[in-house]
Amino acid sequence: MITSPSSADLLSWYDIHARDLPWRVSPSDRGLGVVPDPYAVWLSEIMLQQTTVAAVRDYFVKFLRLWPTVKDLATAPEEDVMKAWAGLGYYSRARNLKKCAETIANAYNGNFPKSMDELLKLPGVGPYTAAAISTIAFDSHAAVVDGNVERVVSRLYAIEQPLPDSKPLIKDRMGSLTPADRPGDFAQAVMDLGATICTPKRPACAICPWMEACEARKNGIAETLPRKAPKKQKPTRYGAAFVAINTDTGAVLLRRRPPRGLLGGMSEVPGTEWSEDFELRDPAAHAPLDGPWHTHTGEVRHTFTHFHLRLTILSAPVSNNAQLPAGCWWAARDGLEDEALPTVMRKAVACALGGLG
DNA sequence: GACTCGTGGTG
DNA sequence: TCACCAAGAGT
Repeated sequence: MITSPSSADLLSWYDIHARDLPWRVSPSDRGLGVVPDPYAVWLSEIMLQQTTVAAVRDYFVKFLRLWPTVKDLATAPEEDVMKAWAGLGYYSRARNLKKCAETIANAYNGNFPKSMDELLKLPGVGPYTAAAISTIAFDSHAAVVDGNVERVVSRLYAIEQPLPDSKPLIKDRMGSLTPADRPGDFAQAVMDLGATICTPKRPACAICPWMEACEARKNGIAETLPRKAPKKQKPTRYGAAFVAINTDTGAVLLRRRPPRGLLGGMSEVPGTEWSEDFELRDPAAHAPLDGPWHTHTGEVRHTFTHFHLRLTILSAPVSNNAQLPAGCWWAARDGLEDEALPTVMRKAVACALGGLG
């Protein structure tokens, strides 16, 4: 006797257990005819790319308060968008967000297109996000495949072929599972299931609405799926960062990083290159300007996607009259919160200003 | 396909 | 401490 998974079972579970998220129309409201704002759906989906719900929540609320419509975002200075995005990571998302908003505002008069074809052309919108906007905002029958869906579907059908080779099969299965009625809620239900029940480690199979149908649970291999190729270990890079402190105002010297690449377009304190074989016998010799540079005890450790970083932090009092290196400016101490400083640079500033050596 | 691209939580 | 992972996309 084979029990096949039923979308109705999952939707019944979702009607009770759906997470309360600021960008989501609850299943009960949806049943009353409330329609999602495509702008909010798009904004949330971009923010949620490789980013946890907990990290996104406050940023989403802030963005919607600053720019309530896509046209507001389209006319905002990119600088302001980068500042608001600071700390959320993957900064090319913020640049593409701004570009996409301009496209929607100018070429589409502020209305998001409904076809997958057109959605996929938008900057920052790939296969997942196009399907998510299509099904969540417009309730179309599009199969979303994110990390949650990969895990849930891999287990449901005991797919032992490793990712990413199994992705087409997973997409096909997800498409077959998706009901004609409430496809948007179904997509969100699978993702909620993956986030709260069918978790990567120690899945709560005992309370899963798909317990009876799950092949991996039956075979006792749920926790081992989905299979993935082992990841390469991260190398460690070393460098130094220089926190110049204005003797008259207390301001900190900042500069802009190049527009593309790592932390592209974000602000930083001046520093050396980050290199794997960098040996800082005399880091002060690399300082961007003269000063009584003091090396702080300890170091800033930060991990990026593909390498670890260890930064030696130096600081020095610098006269307001000093000749500044090209592209640098003084950033007021009480305005640092609003600068486009990525987290690693906030750590560097905190190390220098916070004492600790 | 293989890289690049951030950050914070978790076990 | 550390690897893993999270509503992936661009090159």
